[in-house]
Amino acid sequence: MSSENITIYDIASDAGVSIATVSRVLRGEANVSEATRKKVLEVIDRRNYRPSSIARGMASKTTHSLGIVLPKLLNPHYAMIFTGAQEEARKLGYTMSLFPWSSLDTREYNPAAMLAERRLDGLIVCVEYLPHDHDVQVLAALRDLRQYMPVVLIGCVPPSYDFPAVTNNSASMLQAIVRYLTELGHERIAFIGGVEEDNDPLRRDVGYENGLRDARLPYIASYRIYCRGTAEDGAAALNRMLDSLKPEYWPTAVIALNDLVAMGCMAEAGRRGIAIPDRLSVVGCDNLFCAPYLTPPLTSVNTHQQQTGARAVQLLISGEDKQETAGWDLVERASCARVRP
Amino acid sequence: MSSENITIYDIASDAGVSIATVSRVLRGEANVSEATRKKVLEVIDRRNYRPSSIARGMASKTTHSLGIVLPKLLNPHYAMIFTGAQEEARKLGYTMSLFPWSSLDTREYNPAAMLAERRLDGLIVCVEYLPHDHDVQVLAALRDLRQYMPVVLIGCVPPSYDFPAVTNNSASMLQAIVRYLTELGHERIAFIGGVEEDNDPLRRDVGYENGLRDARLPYIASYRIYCRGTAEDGAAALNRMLDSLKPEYWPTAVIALNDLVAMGCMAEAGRRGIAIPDRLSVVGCDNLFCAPYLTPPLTSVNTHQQQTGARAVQLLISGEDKQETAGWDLVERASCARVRP
DNA sequence: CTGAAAGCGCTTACAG
DNA sequence: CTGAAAGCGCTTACAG
Repeated sequence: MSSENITIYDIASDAGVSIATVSRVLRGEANVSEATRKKVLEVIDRRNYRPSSIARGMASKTTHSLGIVLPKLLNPHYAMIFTGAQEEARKLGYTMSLFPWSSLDTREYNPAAMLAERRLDGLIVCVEYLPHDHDVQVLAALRDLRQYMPVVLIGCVPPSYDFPAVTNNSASMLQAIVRYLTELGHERIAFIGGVEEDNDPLRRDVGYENGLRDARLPYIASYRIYCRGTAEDGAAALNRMLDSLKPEYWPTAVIALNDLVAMGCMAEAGRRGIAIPDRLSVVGCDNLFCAPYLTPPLTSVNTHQQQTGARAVQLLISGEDKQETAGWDLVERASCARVRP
Repeated sequence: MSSENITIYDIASDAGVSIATVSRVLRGEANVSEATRKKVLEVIDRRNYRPSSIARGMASKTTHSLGIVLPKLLNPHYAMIFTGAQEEARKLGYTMSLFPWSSLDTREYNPAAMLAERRLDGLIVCVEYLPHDHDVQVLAALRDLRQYMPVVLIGCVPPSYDFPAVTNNSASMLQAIVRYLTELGHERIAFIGGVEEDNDPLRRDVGYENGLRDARLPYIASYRIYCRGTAEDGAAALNRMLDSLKPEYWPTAVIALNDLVAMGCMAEAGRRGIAIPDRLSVVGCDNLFCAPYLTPPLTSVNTHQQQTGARAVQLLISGEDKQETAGWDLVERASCARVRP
């Protein structure tokens, strides 16, 4: 389609001025006479001219475009983060491009290179907990990237990462969820999902254990199942747990890594005829759009994803080098009930 | 963070060659002696050099980056399209950036400009049906964009749009859904969601009406409610419809614009104590990840979003100027049943 | 196989 | 208020 692209030279010659002058009106500078500004704008409009942002980037060394790398967009959780970031970016005059996490996956060839080559004005990276060996490689990739553009992190960011960040305090969240359940009388509380992580004080397992300790409940390893964050994995995990235990030891409540895992657990409970919440309470995390539409509606944690994304953009633009903690709140619905005597 | 950026000149002087030679090894050209190639690569590696894609774009007039504009990412339907497009793009060596639909919304100031300025190698635009007046403005924006880069369309593309496209044949889809329901004995079939569109032969309403005609059923205007594509809107629409009708005229089946609307309808039915599927069959569209986890699991149409996204990328890259139709298939679950006598 | 030079389309001091 | 000129960091003929 694109015929010969028209350039600032075309506009300048048509308007009978220099390209410097065209550039000035393009950038809305004040020191241009009203008459020439008008003439230039008229030519721009007539020829439907759009300055090339890439030439602009070349000359001014700034592109007004940010990037965000997200693990997987198919979980709406990440779509919410993206939306929040993107809207804030637009407000500040930037565009936001999305890159898949695999861009950072150092198990592939030279992964961060593509990102580094793009000379973005800044990059947000949403990190999840990773197995430790992989983790160190990702950290290396992040440091590499940082030579080329400011980077701010989002999500489960270990304190050992010296990056500005908006981090989840997953520990306090889990601890609060356990408290919520123990106040409903639950004593056998399972926790499903996630990876077996290293020694981060903010990670979920710490909160889970603290919550149990607060209520003077034993930590029962059989109630802690690690799995990936999909519904299928959640269902399989609960299935495994229940199969491995005599029914009188079955948990009366399960905390799921996220709403997808919670959905899987609910489905598995349904298959087994275990009524929710009568015989099993379930709490999810992320408060996905579908949580209110499940049966029963799912109690979940709103992790303020859009706000988190927006805040990360602000840190990126302002250049503040600080780590903030994202807020969250428990959204009570019908999937949890007082434990039956 | 970014200190002085290192350039091709640094590498050239370090390696004792010209920048042309560095450029050659960078682009993997064959005509470089093994010795100099090795030396250059060694310097590149040591200095951790990454060529600027924007300088590259400037010089070569190609950026290897594509864009896609999507109405709203919060509906996972669009996340699936994006994922399909993005993965295909990566396979072909391109990156894919996401832009919000509002970039094209001509009710805002000079909307497509930002897109045009980016000189992408190509753009995919996912269009939905729009009220007619707005529609003509979008078409104008698309034509404008096309001066700057190839554009392919996805979604509900009216044939009057002379763009390469992967379009939904929504008419045949709706017609098939109506047939499916009439074969289950349904005669009072409602259709909820969407906008009152103009005269596109592929639009859903045409299929709905054809389906009714095939079964020699009357078109009952009270069964056709227009609304936006959210769960809330779906619930409100069904609520309005039922309120407006004596119960003996209530539909026995409802076709929803998409799964979100279907979820809203299911929730509204639940509030009214209308059992699904015993007293109301529901079919959705898009086959979202949560469809199998609703109660009952929702019958929906798989619209092959990832494939559609991937195919659009192929059309973009190959430059083929053709309109293709996206495939789809009905995924039967438990939300539809034979009508009760 | 290698290098010197022009050029991509802008912005940005610097003069005037 | 306006213009001439250099420069951003690459690629691409063109010579050799």
